[in-house]
Amino acid sequence: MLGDRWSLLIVRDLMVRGCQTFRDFLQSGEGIATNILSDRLKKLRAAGIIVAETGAADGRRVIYRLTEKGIDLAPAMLELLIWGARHEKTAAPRPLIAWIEKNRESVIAETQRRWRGRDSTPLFPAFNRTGGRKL
Amino acid sequence: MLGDRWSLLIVRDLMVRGCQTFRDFLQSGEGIATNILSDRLKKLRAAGIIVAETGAADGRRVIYRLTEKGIDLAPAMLELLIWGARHEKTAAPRPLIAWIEKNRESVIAETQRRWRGRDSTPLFPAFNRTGGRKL
DNA sequence: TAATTTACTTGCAGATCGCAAGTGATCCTG
DNA sequence: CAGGATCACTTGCGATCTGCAAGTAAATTA
Repeated sequence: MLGDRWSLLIVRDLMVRGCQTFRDFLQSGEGIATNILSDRLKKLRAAGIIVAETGAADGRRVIYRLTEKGIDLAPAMLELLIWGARHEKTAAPRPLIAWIEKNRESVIAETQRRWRGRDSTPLFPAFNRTGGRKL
Repeated sequence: MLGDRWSLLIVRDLMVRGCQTFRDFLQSGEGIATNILSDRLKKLRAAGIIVAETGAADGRRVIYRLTEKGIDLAPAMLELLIWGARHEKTAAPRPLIAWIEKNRESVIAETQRRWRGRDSTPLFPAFNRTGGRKL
């Protein structure tokens, strides 16, 4: 299930980017197609990694959220993020990455705290090359 | 590059299963096709994650090995392994997983030590559902 | 009530996947 | 030394997936 680029990005964006809705993912700057996004969200739900809730304020909106199983991916996602920052071209600020490397457990704990508190404030800013520019 | 199921499996098998050759991967029990394996090995080389050396004892054989960049994936791979053992059906023995969870840093250090020493002894046995049965 | 927004679905061309058969280089055996 | 076996692939092709662009239905907004 996770050996799929788009699924990984969706989980990451839910976890650290503050994405919650279909539109949030579309506008994350990664260029995912609507049919693929829809398909992956469906599969991640079926795999029990995310849940979908209809927005209370707006019946059109679906709010996606990681499950317990999904948030358990935090350590792996963090390590992949660190690896990516070290080895791939990325806009991630060096001091931020250095800090994360030194404070792995704190970052994981904070990720889990925000998840439990339904706090969708991004843990990190969008720092992929195209991210954040289209807002 | 790693948002690809087969690439992840190749890196994992190099890292912890003692796989080194094309045939090792084919017989790992995952069912990868020869054209896909060839393609992924090529891409992982191009990405600088693995290197290929012609076998000294046998000119036909190619020995694959993780690079520095590749072995840096150990923490992420370990976390994914732990997550998979917790959340997916797996033949991994529970006590082994519990031990790994308690000794993450030791396991990572041992993985890196074996890599540096070109020691391809598997860190873990093949415990996916079909693994190890075809040998 | 019409326009807009949200989350999708659809059709289709191009790309990828995986099966089975095949190739060339190298090694082994009689 | 020739034939058979092994190793790492390549090829052709049908099936499946991807991504583009246009479209749909439900809900909201002006």
